[in-house]
Amino acid sequence: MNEREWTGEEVVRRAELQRLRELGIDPYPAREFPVTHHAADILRDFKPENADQWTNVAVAGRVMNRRTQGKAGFMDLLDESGRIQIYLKRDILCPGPDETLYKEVFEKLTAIGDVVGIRGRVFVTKTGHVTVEARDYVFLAKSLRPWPVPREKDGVVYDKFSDPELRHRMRYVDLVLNPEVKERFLKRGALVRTMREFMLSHGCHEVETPILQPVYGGALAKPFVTHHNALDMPLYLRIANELYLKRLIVGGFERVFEFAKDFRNEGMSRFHNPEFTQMEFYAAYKDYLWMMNFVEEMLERVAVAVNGTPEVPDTPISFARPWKRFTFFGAILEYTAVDAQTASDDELIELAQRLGARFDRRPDRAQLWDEIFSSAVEPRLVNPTIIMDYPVEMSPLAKRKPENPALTERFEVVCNGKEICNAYSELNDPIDQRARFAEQAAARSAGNDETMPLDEDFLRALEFGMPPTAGLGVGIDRLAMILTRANSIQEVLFFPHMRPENFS
RNA sequence: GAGUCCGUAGCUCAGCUGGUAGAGCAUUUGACUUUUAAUCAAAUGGUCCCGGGUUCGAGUCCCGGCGGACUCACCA
Repeated sequence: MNEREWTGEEVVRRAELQRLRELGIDPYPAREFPVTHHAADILRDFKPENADQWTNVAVAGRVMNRRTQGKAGFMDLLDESGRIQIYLKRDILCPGPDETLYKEVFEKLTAIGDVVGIRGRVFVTKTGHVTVEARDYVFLAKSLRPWPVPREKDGVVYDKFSDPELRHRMRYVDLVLNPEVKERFLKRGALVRTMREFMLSHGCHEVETPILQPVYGGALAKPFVTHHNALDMPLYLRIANELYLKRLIVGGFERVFEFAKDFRNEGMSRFHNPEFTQMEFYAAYKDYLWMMNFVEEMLERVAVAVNGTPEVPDTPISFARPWKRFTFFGAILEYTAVDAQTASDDELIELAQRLGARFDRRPDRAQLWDEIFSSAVEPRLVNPTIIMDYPVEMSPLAKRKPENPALTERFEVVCNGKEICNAYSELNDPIDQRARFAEQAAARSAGNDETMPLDEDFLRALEFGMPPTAGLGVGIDRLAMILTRANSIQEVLFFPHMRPENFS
């Protein structure tokens, strides 16, 4: 094994480890340490008048600070709930002649980052701090790396562990040292939990569908490709699970959903990670108008679960119903005073260029509309806003509007200038669907490399007959970013994708 | 991909118009039996991201590379 050279502090910690073993203390014991209380429980519930009920507590956690003072000392212990102070007095920890536990194990061999267990009684110090007085001291795990612990006084934090690269590469350190980071991930958990409970309470079945797919589909994106050895064939990591969930609707499930990791082989930015999470949901016998109301209710509830209120704190964003609704062309008209539906190609090109667009070759109308919408409309939509009735060219899986076949029954929810939901009355006409795939194939041969390949089995399923269905996709990462005011997707992913680290 | 900025001790950072490396914390040793950014005294700690160039001399200036941050454009 090719281990790197140790720093001075690491040499010290390994010597401490060795010394613990010489003293007969296992630095990584196998037996459980039966914890009776968490730090937050003690701080919340302890009262000096019933101190007699607090004479035998057991706490465990990571040593975050040590203040020794000769024959007594203090430590701060961090567990999942928070910090608690420990008081270690030599004469209590070592009542007999052997002072090793205090003089060596605590004073010399314990370092910041070590995990220890304490048994003792709770009391309040002169300075008013609820503290556990240690009667017993158990080593639970020796830390061999120095921890970059910040210091804090009067609410000001010094030497904060703030380098984004180090924080993301060593999230385990980040989570220990930066409580607000842990808080954000707890909020993401509340988001997912609330959404799942909402779905389940509406009669939806949670399902799992393939991640490795022989044909990718359900979105317009470049896939990751891998290879199955036994079958000697390429497989794609899914870019969406839409086509599989619709197969389940054909199969008789009326409401299915999946929290799905999807994978797209595209650029990375503060809004894009190669793998990301979508919640996709399909409801038979419903349409996109029903889905709009469903999404409004669901996201309002999620926002309340995360922040206690539909307003996102310190932002102008509110998820309170009802949300503003525009048609796609209505929104363009509102923000550019141009009727993009009837305007000529040249007028659209002129408008797009005025908005800052540059084109390598002559764009088609769908590209122009998309360009105009994303530069003139999207950035202006701060509160959640429903945009509906997209042009059919931009929506190969959505049902056409009966009164205008150039438009589809599709809506997106745009919030904080970004799309967070995408929904349709799903196309269930197998003949139309086959034609849309053919258009995609034509676009592919014309040079567009983000098109949908034809999925013959999916078409077969539609030919067996799919009930009219409303479908929805929610971008969980982006929703988490908005609800926790994160300015980068990396802040809402425990382990965002990064360049490989060079350990040599 | 384009532009701007950054890379110095384990961590957070200073280092002027080029003159040979600094602080706080962490670590080590000692003192201290209710402290809390504990305090006090002392000590250790550096491939100044890498490579080349200019120069008597480069952490500092120039070129190239690597890594990162931010802003902008595109897919969720």
